[in-house]
Amino acid sequence: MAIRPAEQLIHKAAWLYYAHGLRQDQVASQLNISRASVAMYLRKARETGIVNISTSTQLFTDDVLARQLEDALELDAVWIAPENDYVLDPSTDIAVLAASVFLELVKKGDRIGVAWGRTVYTIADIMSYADLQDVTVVQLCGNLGAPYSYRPDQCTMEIARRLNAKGLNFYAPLVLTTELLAHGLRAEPVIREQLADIGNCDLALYSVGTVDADSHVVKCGALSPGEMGVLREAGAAGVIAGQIIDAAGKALDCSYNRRVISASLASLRQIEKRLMVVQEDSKFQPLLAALAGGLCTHLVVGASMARRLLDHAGASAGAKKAS
Amino acid sequence: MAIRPAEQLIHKAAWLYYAHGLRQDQVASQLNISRASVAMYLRKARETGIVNISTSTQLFTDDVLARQLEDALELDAVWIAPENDYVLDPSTDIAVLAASVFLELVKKGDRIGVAWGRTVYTIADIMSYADLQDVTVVQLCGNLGAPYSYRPDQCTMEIARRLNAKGLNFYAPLVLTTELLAHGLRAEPVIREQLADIGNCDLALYSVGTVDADSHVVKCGALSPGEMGVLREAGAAGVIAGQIIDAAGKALDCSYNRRVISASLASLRQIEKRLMVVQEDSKFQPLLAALAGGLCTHLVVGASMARRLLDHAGASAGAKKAS
DNA sequence: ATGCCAGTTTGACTTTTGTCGAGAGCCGTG
DNA sequence: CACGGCTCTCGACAAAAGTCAAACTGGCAT
Repeated sequence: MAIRPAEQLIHKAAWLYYAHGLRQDQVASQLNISRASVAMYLRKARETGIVNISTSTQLFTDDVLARQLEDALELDAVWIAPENDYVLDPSTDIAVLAASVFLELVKKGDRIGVAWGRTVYTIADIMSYADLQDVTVVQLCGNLGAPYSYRPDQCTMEIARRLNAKGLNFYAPLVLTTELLAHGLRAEPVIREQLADIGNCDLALYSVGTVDADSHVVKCGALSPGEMGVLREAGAAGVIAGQIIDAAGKALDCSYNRRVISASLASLRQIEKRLMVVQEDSKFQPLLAALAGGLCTHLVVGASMARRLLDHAGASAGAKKAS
Repeated sequence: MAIRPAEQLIHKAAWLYYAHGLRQDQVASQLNISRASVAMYLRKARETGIVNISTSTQLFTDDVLARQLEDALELDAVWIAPENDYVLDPSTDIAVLAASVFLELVKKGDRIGVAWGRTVYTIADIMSYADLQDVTVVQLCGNLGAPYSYRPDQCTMEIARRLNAKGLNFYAPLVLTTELLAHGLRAEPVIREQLADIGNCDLALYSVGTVDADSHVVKCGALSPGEMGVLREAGAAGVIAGQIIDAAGKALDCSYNRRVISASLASLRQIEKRLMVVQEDSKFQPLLAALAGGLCTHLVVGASMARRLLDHAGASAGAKKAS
């Protein structure tokens, strides 16, 4: 009775404390343990998602700016992280908000597609634990061969872990050296099935990448700065789930894209809720491309980015009217 | 700036405290108010459901007894409130558990049918606040003419209030004096539409009533003790949403039932999740009737009731096998 | 204008909670 | 069977959160 505290005790403690509203010392005496232990159990309970503390993100959608953006961009929902108000770490603020929004969007039984990148990993990292049963988290794109800090499989697994969900990884490299090989690999049953199933996801979480020399795909070695330059000349505007898109949000017709193992943009668009999170202001152009491509139905951005988007939408609407 | 603290401030405080994990004094300095105010805001935030603290009820389904009951009674899920373990108020324990289970079953956009009675009202009373948007709570049966402590409309509205949901009341008496009048009233568009829509609910919450002289329906004056006695002779076994059912869980063929304005048992059975909560051990026979009638898919009971149910199920299974 | 009321805010106080290092029981291993 | 290694547990202290009466605010009726 002393050795394995197990979930059982944690559960009971959490129950008495949070549901019945007892104080820790009362819980302790009920369970015949010390109050210190109770405190520890409660922390574990919070960490494992046995108790869920979530704050409504309504505040951020109530924002006038967010409403305007929803209308202007025809999105289902927009959340805007305030920036000047009370200064905290500027970009984690967006990630914290994104994590809350994400948790609010997830339902039991959902299948969730997750891409990769610093943004996604940051979100995973600060996401609070939850106890979603029957949730599956699937990886949207192939892995990186080289060890890199925010690997696709890491993103997927970390989020699955936080949610107490099943993680479904994808054991293929993100990009191959020849189109032929990529084609062959995509035809492999294991891979093909998983790719085919992506359209059945209920929710997708991704960010968008830049096509600069310090882009994510460059830093991780999938493309050299030179190659990226060429692609940029050819019309590359952003990166989604490892694929290069042009300003219209279509997959760029290039060798690189044909060598990538990832969810097709068409299958991404089949996903009902596509949550896009953008932290850096430098991702303005890539974000426009993603929006143009209909790759996003739910958006989390910072206030300054929101204003730029709105200005842009207003300007292009005005231009359209003028012409 | 001093007069209307509004939701805005409460929201921000809750956000900083719960989502960002700041301490109260940090929140206070961020918001330029005193820590005491922050503490107050946070309480309000919890009370209004801006933050949600919920404990997983998994513990209670993991219980071996619960599993056995699920199998024996062919129910989707069973939760059993422990009784001897750590002694608290015995019957509120069941209600607290029921409230948690209920909140766990509700999803956004759901339509919820709520019956009435002491049990239901107790659950409503201790239910923590939540911020479910797009949820509608509908009343399953007519109102009581006489003022009584746990009126159907009270139950409905209180639950709607806690959930921040829309409450849909039912402005008709529970029982009329003549069958003709009841028939006419049921044909009224307002009433008819609401009754017809009950089958579209996603979730129902009710208990079952006894058919004793101190039954709920007797105490509230819908039936006299004498009439109840007659009905009992005629095979009455329990009360569901104001209607008398027999041991097989069918509506008893009697004048009273024909004079009642309430959701038909058939429409109740159309509801996907039918959560039944039983506090008193004396409701054993009525509960059996309700179970026989398929009026319950999710069940919350106390441990002793659970054991009785299991014994009964085992015995009747044995009898069936023997015969 | 004035005084009252309802609601908010605050500082000071008490209670409750989080945390740390030490100790105790259990386990596989040498 | 003695030994670390491991995790769980506890007591005591420090930190944080809850509470209360008093002061303050603006609105409102007199």
